[in-house]
Amino acid sequence: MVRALNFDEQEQRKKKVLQFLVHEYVRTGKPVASKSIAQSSRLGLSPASIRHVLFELERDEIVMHPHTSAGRVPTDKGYRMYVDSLIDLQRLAVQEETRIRSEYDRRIREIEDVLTHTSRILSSISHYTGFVMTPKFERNILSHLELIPIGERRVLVAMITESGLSKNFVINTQLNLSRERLYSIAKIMIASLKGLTLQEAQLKLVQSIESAEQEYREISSLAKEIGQEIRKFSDSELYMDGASNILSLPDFTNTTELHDLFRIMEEKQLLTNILTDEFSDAPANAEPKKQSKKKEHLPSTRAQATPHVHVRIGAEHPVKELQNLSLITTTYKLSDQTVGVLGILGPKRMEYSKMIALVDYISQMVNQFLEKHDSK
Amino acid sequence: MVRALNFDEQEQRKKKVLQFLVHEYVRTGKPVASKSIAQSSRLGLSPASIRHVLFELERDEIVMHPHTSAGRVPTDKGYRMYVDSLIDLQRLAVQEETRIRSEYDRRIREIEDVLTHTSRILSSISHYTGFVMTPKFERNILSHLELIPIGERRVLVAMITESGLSKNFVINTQLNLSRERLYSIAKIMIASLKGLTLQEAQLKLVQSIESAEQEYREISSLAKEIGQEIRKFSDSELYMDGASNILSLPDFTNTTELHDLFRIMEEKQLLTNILTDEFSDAPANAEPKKQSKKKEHLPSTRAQATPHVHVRIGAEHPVKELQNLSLITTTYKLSDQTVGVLGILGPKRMEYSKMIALVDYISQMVNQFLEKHDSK
DNA sequence: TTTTAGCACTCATATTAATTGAGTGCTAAA
DNA sequence: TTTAGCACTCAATTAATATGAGTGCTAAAA
Repeated sequence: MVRALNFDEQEQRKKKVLQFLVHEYVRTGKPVASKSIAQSSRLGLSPASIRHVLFELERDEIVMHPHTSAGRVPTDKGYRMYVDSLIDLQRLAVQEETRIRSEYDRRIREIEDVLTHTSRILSSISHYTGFVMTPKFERNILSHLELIPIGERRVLVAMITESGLSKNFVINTQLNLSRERLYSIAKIMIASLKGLTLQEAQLKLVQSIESAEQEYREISSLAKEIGQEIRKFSDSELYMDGASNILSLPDFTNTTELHDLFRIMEEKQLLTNILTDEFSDAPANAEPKKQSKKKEHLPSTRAQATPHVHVRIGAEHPVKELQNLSLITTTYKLSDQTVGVLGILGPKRMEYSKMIALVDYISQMVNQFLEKHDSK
Repeated sequence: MVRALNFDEQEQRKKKVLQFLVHEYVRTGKPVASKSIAQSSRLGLSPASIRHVLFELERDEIVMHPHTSAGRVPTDKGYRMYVDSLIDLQRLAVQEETRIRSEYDRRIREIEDVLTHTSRILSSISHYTGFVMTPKFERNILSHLELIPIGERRVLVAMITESGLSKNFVINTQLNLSRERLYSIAKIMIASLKGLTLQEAQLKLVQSIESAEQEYREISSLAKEIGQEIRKFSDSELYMDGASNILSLPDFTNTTELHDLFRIMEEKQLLTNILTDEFSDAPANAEPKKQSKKKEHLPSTRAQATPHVHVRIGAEHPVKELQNLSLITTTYKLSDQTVGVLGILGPKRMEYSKMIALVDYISQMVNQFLEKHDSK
């Protein structure tokens, strides 16, 4: 006769089974049988007992059956449970950390390179798709504005933000303005625009047209042109690398799935939108209220120990094309302000522990790098 | 008794058979049988006779057998023969021409947009991958140089080329230079650099360091920085669109092939090199000697009626990953100088006639567009 | 009450065999 | 030179069979 199990012990057992099952499935890619759990885990139970536990997990939709005579596979909900409370967070292998660190210390010199390199490193270590998104430029704060005549009726506009990014474009003007005149116009403009985000600046430029006084005709014409151009640059930039890694995954045999996937990678706009959502969910400066309001129907996306890393599993994100994938993201900062999102996109069946560690570590590196090169 | 065929008549018959075979194969994607050629072509011959002709074509490696009991399929050599002398060049459908033209007339406003839009149009009409490559920036001729102080020891360098492209970057300086000082330095620099290609300019900047006289210390330090930066921008830029179209092609079932292919698209550098080769083969200003020297082992790459469009079929290009694809390219010009390459990348089994027409037409559009917006 | 051994049942997967038919190559007659 | 006729080949399809991994259930053991 065996003493009765209390509720907690039952739950504990379920969790251990799930944990082992996820590990095993991630390792092998094949549905996991009761027998293999009984043998390899240290529960000291027979396959039949394990089957009983599995039955309950299946009833709760935490694992599933591909077909009658197959083992079990975790569902999205199962992965979620694993990530939320069963994962044993690990650090990256020392050699990997060293490798990454040396990339940032030695290879990357310029602030312009950090984005492309980061997505490359992410993809090369994860073997999935790595990406880095810069914030919408329009959220940046303007700090310099220069107008330089180049040739007939053409003016080069150079804008520099506080974070050190620069954007430039050429506009056509109606009048032929001298270098000196342009300089003083720029001075007037920057006086009223400095410290504004680009978005605000754009608004102001457009408004200034309407309230333009006679003497500022010239300025207003220029302002209009510049205001229009800013829109063009308002898109976020998305760097991606390793998209082809997805192709070699055994998880994707279905061709139409693949096609969907690549369409996404080409339509960067779509992924940008998705990431922008992650961005706005960033804990940094968001009031908790708004956040909980928006997300209340979604399960928690926080792993215990690394609160900054978001994990979205399969159908948890609403975009159809991503429902067989998992998205691991985090934000990065510049002088305490969140300025972008980075992460990886891979199959649901991935080593979450390692990938979370990777994304976390890389974001630290990026933060440090930006800190060091901050020009302010 | 039937009269003997002379040599010419035999050749003529071979060609007709090949032509029909290519059409049919491109249309259906299945190996073409002697019977279907006999029935549908207007040669009035029996399958047996056709088989005789096919036997000879096979001996010459113009067609091949996937296996004993299958019909024939053109080889690379067969496609080459078709493209060189059997193709009946057609124009695009009127509605397609109209659509394209209206894109260039209405949708594309800025010279910066023309490249992305062009690759998009190419891919959307061909259903393959469209691309546009800008020339190496370093070949461009410098026309303006501006140095603008932004913050402490940071200088924005703006370079404008004769073709109207602008490149900008920020450099760090040792000294704090005033706006006026920078302006006069820029004046000195541009005086000696104007009219040079960027490559030459870079060289000159580096040299000037060595010969630097005492009074020009400041300049030489700046020149060094600028010279180094120019290297970074010397890469050609490559715009690509529709890579995912390739996935939906029935021609690619093999996964490893696909993987290779996408690696190429990611490693833009590789494709850039390939296209740079096409670029340097451009007939525009190349002395015939050099060209024939380089290409003498390769078959002619000219279709009769559109001498500017290059066609590379399968193994004709040396890059392994492209050996199951065909590359159709042409160059585009600005004020009579070839400045870039554009085209499509698709399966060997494609409608060459239409694709050649497409690439040709698009390049005309681009030429016209650039002409119209030329600022010189 | 919990665990487990035992066994029947299911169903994906692999293997083998048999069939089909499209298309060829060859030959001999027209 | 052309073609009808025919044997032959071989990919592709279909069917039949076997295998076995893994489950669900039950009844006995702990």
